[in-house]
Amino acid sequence: MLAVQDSMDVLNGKWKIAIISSICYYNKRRFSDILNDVVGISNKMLSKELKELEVNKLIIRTVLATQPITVKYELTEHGKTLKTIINNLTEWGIEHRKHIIEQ
Amino acid sequence: MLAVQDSMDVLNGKWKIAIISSICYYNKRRFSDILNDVVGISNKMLSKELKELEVNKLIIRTVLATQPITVKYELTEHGKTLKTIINNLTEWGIEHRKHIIEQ
DNA sequence: CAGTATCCAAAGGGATACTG
DNA sequence: CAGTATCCCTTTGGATACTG
Repeated sequence: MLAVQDSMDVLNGKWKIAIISSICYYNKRRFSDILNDVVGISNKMLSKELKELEVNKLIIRTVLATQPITVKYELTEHGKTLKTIINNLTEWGIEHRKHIIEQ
Repeated sequence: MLAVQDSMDVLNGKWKIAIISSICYYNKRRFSDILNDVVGISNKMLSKELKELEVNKLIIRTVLATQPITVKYELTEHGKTLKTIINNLTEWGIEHRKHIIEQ
């Protein structure tokens, strides 16, 4: 019961899954790349969400010594285990949409 | 991608899963019962969340001709398919907690 | 580039009281 | 009992500007 809420807390909000999907799809991704991938998100929100994902050890943040500096985000091994969850939720979402449309 | 968000929208918020779990556990459940089961929820919130779940065809609302009237909530067949999702999320939540605690 | 800081409007949601 | 209505504080998050 608590555990479900833990999961939901981690994935909660409007952007988390889109961000994870972006990083996941490209393997590694920079801040401004994700900002472009996730349509509608502001830099403030992206910054906040990335921090939360990092605290939850789903992603790793690495500062690269470029000029100007760039930052690379990757999924951790633990973060990658979310793939299954996301697939489950995707399948259920598709079924759900059918049920709603069929009224 | 959209489908994941559909699922998340349906399960989103602080209370949905707790409410579903309450109804699921008892099979059928009245408004005031759920109000007691879900610690901390207000009647306003419960009312709102139940409406959303009903619109999404996860639960069925039935008014009983008692005096005073009571209302029974049950999971639809479609609502019951959430069990798998919830179990997945639970398992992942447990694993996740381990990862966080181990730091 | 990768953020942080500030301002501010809108939404969320608790507490309480009320209704059929 | 099963909600609705109202008040009102808190949180959210967009827009914009700024910094190392």
